[in-house]
Amino acid sequence: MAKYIVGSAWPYVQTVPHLGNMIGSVLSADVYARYLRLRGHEVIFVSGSDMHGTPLEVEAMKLGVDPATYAAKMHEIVAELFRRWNISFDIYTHTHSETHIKFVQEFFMKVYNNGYIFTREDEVPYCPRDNIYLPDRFIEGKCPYCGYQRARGDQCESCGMLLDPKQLVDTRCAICGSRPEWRVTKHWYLDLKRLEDGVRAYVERNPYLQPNAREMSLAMLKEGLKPRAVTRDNKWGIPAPFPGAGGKTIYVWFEAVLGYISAVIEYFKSRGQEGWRRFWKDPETRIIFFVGKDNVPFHVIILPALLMASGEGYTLPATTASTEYLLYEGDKFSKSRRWGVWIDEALQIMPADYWRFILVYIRPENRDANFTWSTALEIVNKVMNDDVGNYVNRVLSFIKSKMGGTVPPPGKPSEEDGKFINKVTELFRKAERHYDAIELKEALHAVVEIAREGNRYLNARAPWELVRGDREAACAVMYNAYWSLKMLAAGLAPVVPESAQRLWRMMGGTAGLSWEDAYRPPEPGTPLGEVRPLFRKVSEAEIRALLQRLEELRGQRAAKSHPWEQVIL
RNA sequence: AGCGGGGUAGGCCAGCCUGGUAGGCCGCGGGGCUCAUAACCCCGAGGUCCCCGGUUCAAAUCCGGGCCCCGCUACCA
Repeated sequence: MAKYIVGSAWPYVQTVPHLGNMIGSVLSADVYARYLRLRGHEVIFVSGSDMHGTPLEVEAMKLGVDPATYAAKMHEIVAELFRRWNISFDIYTHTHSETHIKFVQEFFMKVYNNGYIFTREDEVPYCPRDNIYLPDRFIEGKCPYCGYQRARGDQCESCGMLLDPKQLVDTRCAICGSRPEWRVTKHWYLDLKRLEDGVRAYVERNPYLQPNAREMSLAMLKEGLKPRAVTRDNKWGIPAPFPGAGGKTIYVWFEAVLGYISAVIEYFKSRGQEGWRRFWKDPETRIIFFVGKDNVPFHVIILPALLMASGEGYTLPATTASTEYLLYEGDKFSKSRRWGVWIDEALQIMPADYWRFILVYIRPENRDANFTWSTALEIVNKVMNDDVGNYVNRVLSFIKSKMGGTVPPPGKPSEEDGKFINKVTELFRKAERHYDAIELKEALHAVVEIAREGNRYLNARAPWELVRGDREAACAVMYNAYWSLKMLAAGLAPVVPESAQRLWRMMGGTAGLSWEDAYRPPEPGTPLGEVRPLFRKVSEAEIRALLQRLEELRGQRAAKSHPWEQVIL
């Protein structure tokens, strides 16, 4: 048994997350956390809403509401949606919590006192009408390369060139369109250069980092780490604690990642102890983050750098499990183009377990994956329902109707029966290896193979014939088949927790399901529970109707002025 | 531009690290079974493994070059 901190990237709650956000961080982390608990490890699974920063501030300003109100409302909604998706957070907090703010300020003072912070003056665009400093994305103008009129300060969407906002011609504030002025402002920088050796050693010596995270990070290290501004001139954020930094806030990225620590502290507050040290200060603790590939630098470079700079002896993260992107019908998810499905809408269409199964089944582990309705239906109907659900039903209803509804004795197993158990055990072990390696998609595929193997086994052994002549042989087959369901239930539990629990009850399981127990032979005589189909099919016509209703709901919600009223609960 | 990932049957994907008769699922054609949710199982058709060159007895796999797709590039969070 080991100690784990599982963290999923903190969702920015300006909007509700979409399916791609879900599989990239929160859902993947949940599956892994559930797996670890099933194995009997001590796990704290943490995340929270990322609340600060200019985009949210601007959005709130447009609506004429206080950013704190906006963020708090969205936080509640997102937290509720995660509950409905059965995300098993031990704590889901947010970055505007007292604990977090205090922790971040103290943390940065340590970094400051250790000499890793220096100041520099920058010239940045400022909109006098909105009374706000403009991040690169919030300044528009003519692209100096292609002449595109609506190029943004970070990149021209037309020609793809990366830009510095100073290069733009005829600049405008993206919020109100007025002309920004350039103001000189002082900022506090993290001296990443001085932390580079430590970070490089961390990345190079880390055996657990996944290839895409490692490559991206090494590429950055090769170029050399550049100092990064820790402060911003935003109003909506955590006040920078540095001497003379009145009016400045900490850049969201530098504080949100510290949430992994502050959330654990907060978790232990209600448990009345300094227990958080047992996790964050113990080098044996395995700390694992789940992020989309865009998030790699902050978790693999910045956070470890900050932890080192603090000099507080925090345990460095074991690995960051990053995914590629999920596309929706071949294109990137886009809120503005209404392209995709958001996690509130999804639950109007299918139960959480169905979505969880689909998303893990296509999890973008090696390359971008594509969500399409036709594959989604195929996975639900052919894989989850026919292969898995129907296999379960074949076994359990046979035992119900032909064997008195209790787990039969092992009978007299033939060579073929022994081979079957070896085969499914091997598949279960394969699933275990993949779960251990955080290859969740591969793990689920191996679990599905157990059901496929079971279906082949039943067809080959035909217990419905054996039961008429050789009852002992029939018992052996069904005993083995039942055993395979134990592995199936355990293997499925991290992905479809509700369904696995239901399966376990149908099997007559009383004590909690555990991973190790699946390797052990079943107890003959165990009475089955009530047997009902585990899953059901979803027809194309049904989906079409649901999508149409969703369109109507979207239309109604779009008329509402506040984003939290647009969420479909 | 730099960096990363990818290009394998009509569709989706595994195999590539550790060369050796090209695999799985869906779809299609045929058959079987009746325990099961019109489910399940078997057989079959279908491939220039992106292109060119090299190494090798042997290349989807290793090396070099090229083409195409996707993503990232640190002020989007």
